[in-house]
Amino acid sequence: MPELPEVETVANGVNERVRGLRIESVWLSFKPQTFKTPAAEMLELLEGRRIERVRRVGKHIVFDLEDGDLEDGRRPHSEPGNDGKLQWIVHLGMTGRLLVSEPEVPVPTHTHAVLRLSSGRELRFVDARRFGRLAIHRVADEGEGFQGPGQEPLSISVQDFVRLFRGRRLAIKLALLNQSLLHGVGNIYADESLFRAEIRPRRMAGRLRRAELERLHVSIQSVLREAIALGGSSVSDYVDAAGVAGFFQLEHKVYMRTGQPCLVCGTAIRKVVMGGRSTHYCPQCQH
DNA sequence: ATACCGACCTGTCAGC
DNA sequence: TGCTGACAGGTCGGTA
Repeated sequence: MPELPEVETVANGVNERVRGLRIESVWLSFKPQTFKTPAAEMLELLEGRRIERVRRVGKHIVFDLEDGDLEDGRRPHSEPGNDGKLQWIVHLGMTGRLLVSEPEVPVPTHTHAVLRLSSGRELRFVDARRFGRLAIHRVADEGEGFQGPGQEPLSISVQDFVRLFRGRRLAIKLALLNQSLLHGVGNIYADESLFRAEIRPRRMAGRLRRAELERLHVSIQSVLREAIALGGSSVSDYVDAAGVAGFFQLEHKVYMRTGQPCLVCGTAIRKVVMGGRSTHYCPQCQH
């Protein structure tokens, strides 16, 4: 499902609804693949913590956690050797959702985590295909916390962006999907950015001219910012923390428009497969 | 370093 | 109506 704009929308929505709340109790599905940190350990570490805030890093949602106070003022997790700061890391995979719901709302099928919060509401992680992942990240002393694998597309400078692709002997489309270079761009926004920058997806990353990379840098940032402003793209089932769909799919110029006329020149949009992913482009506008 | 493939999963939709 | 196959926003690991 989700790329940077969708993850950002979810993270912001969840943050507004859960920031400052205490995690009173936790239920987990114990499906092993979902839990990068073993579920029993995660359960133990989450219960009683307070959620300081929720934000996006790449395609990951990061919950900064604090020790939660018990009624008698003791701190349940401050035993020796267990006092580092923790983060709860959520990756939505293809179909993952984070929903903040009233407890009366029936729990959807494929729910893998339920956090009962001090507001009385529940934070639910629902993921039909189970490509999503949950983990606890322990913040090293004086560390910055979870950083993600690559650089942030919204804040990377042109110089760093250009440097990222220097000497890379792979197609620019595949380079954009490589999360250890830039993190957050997925299949939709790779195609849409390349269209805006008028670059063919098969062009070799290391052979792009500086002017082309500069166009791509601008295109990626503008596409992502516009998509965030519209709440992301809802192609089939993506929804935000309140269960509301996004609208950026209405702005797609090439993604899922195979055979339809290019909105700039009228040429039929072409679809090819690259790295096992559908890739859409205009053979006239993109060079 | 890169390319390509299958694997991991369920749901949906087109075609027969 | 029901079955089959293709495909879907993502990543990982193996083998060239």
